[in-house]
Amino acid sequence: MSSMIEHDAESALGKVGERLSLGVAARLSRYLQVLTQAKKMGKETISSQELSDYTHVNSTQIRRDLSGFGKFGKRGVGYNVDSLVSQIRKILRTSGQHNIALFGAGHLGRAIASSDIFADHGFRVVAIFDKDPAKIGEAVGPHTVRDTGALAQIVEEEDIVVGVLAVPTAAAQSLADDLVAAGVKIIFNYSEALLQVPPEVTVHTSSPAVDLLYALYFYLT
Amino acid sequence: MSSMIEHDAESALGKVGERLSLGVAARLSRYLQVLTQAKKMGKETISSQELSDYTHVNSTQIRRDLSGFGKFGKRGVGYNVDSLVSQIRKILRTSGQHNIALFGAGHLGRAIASSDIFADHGFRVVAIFDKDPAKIGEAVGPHTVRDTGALAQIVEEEDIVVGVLAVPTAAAQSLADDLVAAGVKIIFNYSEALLQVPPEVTVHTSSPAVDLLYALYFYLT
DNA sequence: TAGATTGTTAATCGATTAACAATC
DNA sequence: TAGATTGTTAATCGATTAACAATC
Repeated sequence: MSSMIEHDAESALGKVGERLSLGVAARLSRYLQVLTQAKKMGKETISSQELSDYTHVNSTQIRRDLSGFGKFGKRGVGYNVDSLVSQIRKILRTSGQHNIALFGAGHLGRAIASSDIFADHGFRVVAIFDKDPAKIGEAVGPHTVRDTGALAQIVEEEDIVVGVLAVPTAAAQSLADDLVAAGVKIIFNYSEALLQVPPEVTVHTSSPAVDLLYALYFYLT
Repeated sequence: MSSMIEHDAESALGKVGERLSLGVAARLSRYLQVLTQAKKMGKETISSQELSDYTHVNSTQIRRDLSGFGKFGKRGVGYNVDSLVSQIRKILRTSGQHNIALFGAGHLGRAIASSDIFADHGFRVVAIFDKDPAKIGEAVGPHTVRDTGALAQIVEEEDIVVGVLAVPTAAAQSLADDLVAAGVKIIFNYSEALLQVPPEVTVHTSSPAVDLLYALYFYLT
């Protein structure tokens, strides 16, 4: 239990050194997405109510999440979009550039490679791989499709921290194994495969159908 | 407040008629995704621990979620995959077929149209639209790309309940307006646009970058 | 039977919300 | 100043978890 003095010091320092709870980290990431887009649209300030409309997070919850790290808002005005973006990046410690390896040069892989959605948050696709010999050597944007044989070397050279699997379900596990062997700790899985990985590796499986089922439930009831 | 008798009746009936809480509905949807894939892989039973490994939901939480609706498991064995799938579908009331209209015949649209991920959960793409006159009339799988002019009519004829936007950010709001006008109540947004819709319409914005930021935070700390 | 796993309890923890003074 | 919106409190609600008897 914190004494009063420790608690005050904590607030002043913005809880430096403490790990965020799962919920707070997830919500801050979502605020960041909306803020990034609001910035693109030329918005200079945003209120907790506006953030709430776009994220479906209660506005009190948003103010509470933010006020735990400092007084970022201006009463009667709202939050400065630019400065809130950098504050949240600082809190999440994801201000830098992070390199991605993309697997699969089909429709989905090409859609990801050409999207702004990762680039806007500091993620950069630095290599695209495919198994299909016919696709190796092809250009996808600024990249040339490579064979997975070079994976381990490229992970090290390019400091790759995330592997994105945009491949058929049947191919996913074997690539996941390769990524684990190469030392990658975060795997983003767009296939339906249930990937088996060691405990120190995080798999996130994209699930648009799950999100849709969930939305549908509240529509039907 | 429920009396003891009402409470017992509730349990016996599996809380029929009660709306699930947001959290329960979200988790049941995720269990369903894993179960569907487990079924494809020929798995006949699954334990709460295995479900936990794949969904990152605590195994006690899973047993608790399920036992609220009936005794679906067998002690010492686990849950029958097939029967659990149909039980959860019944609870979520999403057993039927649900029709989707897809917007955008680019790489992302084609990836979605050819994916099993929606089909496995009872969602069927029944129409693909694009603005680009060059793409209209082209075949995408079994579909022909159509002009959005016919939208309102097709929504009615085909009983479309979900609109999926796989279009550039700049085109998304205008299509969302068209969908709202046509009476569609669920919009799935793959663009980065912050869509403005009436309160009775649900927008879900896909956010792989948000998920990635979140995963990265726990990797970096 | 022995081992495994469910169903359920009881206790704790964090999320959520309404309300409102502070203040831009 | 008047209106708007933050920062914060206090109270409630639901999620989470460990533990374990029941039982397949």
